[in-house]
Amino acid sequence: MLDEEYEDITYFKENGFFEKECTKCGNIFWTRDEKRETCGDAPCDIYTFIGKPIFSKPMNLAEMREYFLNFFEERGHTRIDRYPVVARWRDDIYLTIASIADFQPFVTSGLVPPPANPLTISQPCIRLNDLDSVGRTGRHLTTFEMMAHHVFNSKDKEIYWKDKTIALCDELLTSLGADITEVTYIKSPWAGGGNAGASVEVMVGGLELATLVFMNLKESKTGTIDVKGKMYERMDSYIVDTGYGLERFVWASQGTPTIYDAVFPTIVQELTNLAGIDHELNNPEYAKIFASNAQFAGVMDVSGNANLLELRRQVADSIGMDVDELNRIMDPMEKIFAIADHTRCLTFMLGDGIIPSNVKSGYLARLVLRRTIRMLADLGVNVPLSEIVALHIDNMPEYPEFEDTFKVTEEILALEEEKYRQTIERGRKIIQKAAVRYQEKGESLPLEELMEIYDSHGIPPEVSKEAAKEVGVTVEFPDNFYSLVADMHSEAGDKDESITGFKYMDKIERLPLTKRFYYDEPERMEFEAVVLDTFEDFVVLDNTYFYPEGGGQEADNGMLMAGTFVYDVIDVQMYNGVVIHKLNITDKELLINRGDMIIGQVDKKRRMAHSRHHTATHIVNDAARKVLGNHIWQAGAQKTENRARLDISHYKHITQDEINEIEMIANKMVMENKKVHFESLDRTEAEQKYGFGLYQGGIPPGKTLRIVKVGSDIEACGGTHCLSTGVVGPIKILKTERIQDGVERLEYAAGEAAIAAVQEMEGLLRDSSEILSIQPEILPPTVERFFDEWKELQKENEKLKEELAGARTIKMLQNAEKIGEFSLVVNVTKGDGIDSLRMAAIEILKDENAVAVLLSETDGVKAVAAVGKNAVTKGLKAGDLVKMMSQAVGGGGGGKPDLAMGGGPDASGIEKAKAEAVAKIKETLSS
RNA sequence: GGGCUGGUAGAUCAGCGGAAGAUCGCUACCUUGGCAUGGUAGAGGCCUCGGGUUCAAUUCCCGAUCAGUCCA
Repeated sequence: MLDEEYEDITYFKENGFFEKECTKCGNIFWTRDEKRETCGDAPCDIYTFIGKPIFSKPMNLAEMREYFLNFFEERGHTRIDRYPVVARWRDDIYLTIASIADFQPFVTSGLVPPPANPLTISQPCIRLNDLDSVGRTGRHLTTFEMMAHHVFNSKDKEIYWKDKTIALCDELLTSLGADITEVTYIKSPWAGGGNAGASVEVMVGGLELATLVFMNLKESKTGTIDVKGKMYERMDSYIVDTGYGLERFVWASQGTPTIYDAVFPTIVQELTNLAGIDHELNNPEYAKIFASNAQFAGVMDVSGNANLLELRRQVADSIGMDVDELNRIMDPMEKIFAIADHTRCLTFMLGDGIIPSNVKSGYLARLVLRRTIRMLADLGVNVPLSEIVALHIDNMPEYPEFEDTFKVTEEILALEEEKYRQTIERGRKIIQKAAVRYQEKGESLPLEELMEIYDSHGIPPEVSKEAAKEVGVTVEFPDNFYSLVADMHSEAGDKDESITGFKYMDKIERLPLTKRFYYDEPERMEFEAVVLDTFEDFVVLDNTYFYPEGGGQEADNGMLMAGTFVYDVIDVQMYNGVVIHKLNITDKELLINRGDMIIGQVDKKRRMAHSRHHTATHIVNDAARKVLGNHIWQAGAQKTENRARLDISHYKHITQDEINEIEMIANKMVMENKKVHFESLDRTEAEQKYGFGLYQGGIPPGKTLRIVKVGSDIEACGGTHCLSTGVVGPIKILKTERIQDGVERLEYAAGEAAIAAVQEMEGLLRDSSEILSIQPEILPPTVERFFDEWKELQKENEKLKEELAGARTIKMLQNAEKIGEFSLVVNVTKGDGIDSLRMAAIEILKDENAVAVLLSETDGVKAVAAVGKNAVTKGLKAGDLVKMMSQAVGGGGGGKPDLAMGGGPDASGIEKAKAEAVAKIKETLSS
């Protein structure tokens, strides 16, 4: 256990604390109050600060943030700028969920030095885990700022550790005017993300204001420290990871009934005005409701309707109010609080460049956005989201960057609102149709149907219920609807793919890192090397000029020559810094051995094509940003010999005009023949200098980054490049494609590949116009004319066939054999298709006494039977006739009693078919 | 990255193996002093594309593509 990690904390002993065990939950805590028995956390203690602020001076967000950062600056910490809320430097999380996330994984692992040490920061974070609770509890937020001071200690240098951290916390709280005897520190061992350590929660007045984590353990199979079933060992580096909740500090300083009233009072005010609700916090009776609600909600789980109902009941009891009356007051206010919170969340998300989408972080943005729209609709408030977001931006002048991006934000919000409106409209129709269908069967809309509609069409059950009600169908759904949907998904998919590592991984680990020279001498293609090892058709060399696949760029090909033996290199990969060359072995076995001297030859043409496409990708990215806006972000890229493609985040389709513009700008950059710059920089330094735009192409591992500058595009990139843009040659954008909502793919070719692509397209034009014997320039109008004419002819053809059928029918009816009052038409032709037979049959059917058997020998045999209304009443069925005939020609058929068609491949049976049908007809009709 | 749903007339959709439909919109005419409206007639479909199964595919199967949606 982690208990021993607390033993070296001397601060409590030296400062008159008492170590106690909470009489309610049993947790260990420290306090200066000898008489205290409970730990201070929910549910053991309830809020005492509402109406009675913890701190001496009420502060807003900006004031509190500044106070905190200044406090730690004065105590030797360096203030650093916030990181984006979208964690672009991480590939394991989408959103920044804590201040320490800024420094994971490379700073915390000790690989890369921190931007400053010790440092202080106020990091905006987004957590969507408790979405349901936001607005209800009075304290939950999706977006909050984690104020923090961090220390990165190493075994060589310790700045400070546990005692000083707790002392600073005590000092901060005291300086803000908190009653220090009310503060409790709860022992709360922490583990997460492969690390663990001692941690204390800082509680005042029933509110958790901060958590102080002392991260000094890492997960390890051979570790000896057991934390929650996993084994850990000590790290060389040990880190102070604190988290002070800015919003909670503000709340504690004001003692308002809810955190929302403290954090964004103007937004809440504005929303209540729009909704026509009075939110009169000056009225003590009214304020008491929310205070009581916050207290009860502080000690229970409020997700789900059942829990909410229980909360309402408790609150109503405590203040002596009717539950319905309470609900009437609380429900709209909870929505307003949630809207205020969600729109702030969107302000950060969109302001930091998230594009709403149906995948990844974009989906999270859309989720929040749609929840907000729904709640606004519930309140009957009809204002664009962008107006509320604009209020937040005005309210947070500390974030001027959001004003710069507001135009894009506004457009995105408008598009998303329209999109959701359409989705709901579409969904409502589907619901109503289904509801009516089930109602006709005397059933109610089943749950499965409701779930499917949510899953496939995004219509939440609340909306379904509402829509069904409009057509007079009542729909019920259980409280745990969303978890049922989640269960359905977990049943569906559970296949985890096996990780395909390299087969000889263990052998590679013993080899030295391959010296790679393709950066130092990018133009050299021939080299000598010593073979370090071989496995099957894989060869490892001491050095190489071959580029291994990576960064979306395919591997180099070429040859390895050892004496008189020559092998083609068909693939090159790198594992943990060791480059593996895969050879194409035509003989039985590889005739290269360990220790051999070989000559390597890189396929220059292929390498050049890759380099052109890689540099072109940076150029196109830059051009796209110039044309489409600064929000565009690379979501993936691939470079091959003939093509390259770049996926960029963008909230609407790229138009042809925009493509043309991007293409033009890209080619101008080529023509300017700018030098491509390379720079090797320390990771943190690079991030500080160039921002996270560096990680367009993903997050390369390691301490130092290779920075590639092409024009105004600056990226961390490990690929091979042209040394100047002119070498790239022409860039031709070939097509765009939407691979996901919010992600557009550009496909293009550069250099020789571009010429080839253009020539190929030209060929298509030439070939097409040659077929029509026209000039390519008039291809579009000509094709249009041809298509129109073709449609006309098609129609005319049909009309003529009908007329012909009519004419033939008259003749056939004249020649018909009489069986009583019935006339029997039998006709065998060649070359008539099933359609013309059927048309003739339809004509014949106008005579209610007619019976027809029409056969045609074409592509086998086609047969149609028509039985007039009066003959049908005699029990003659066209379907039966066709079945008989079709069997005779080895096929099948069917249809309705009056008209049926069929056929078969065997033409020799045609006479037999006819005879059988005629016999059957005569038999039936004459009886 | 995975799952689900859908592409049929200008729009919204029905049909789901054997004659391509409805409603709105459009055009013309009739009704009216004019308009709202009502009536009559008509135009408008490579049933998304490419394979397969079948005597026969808008319909079933596979693939592509476009769109929607849920989840990691």
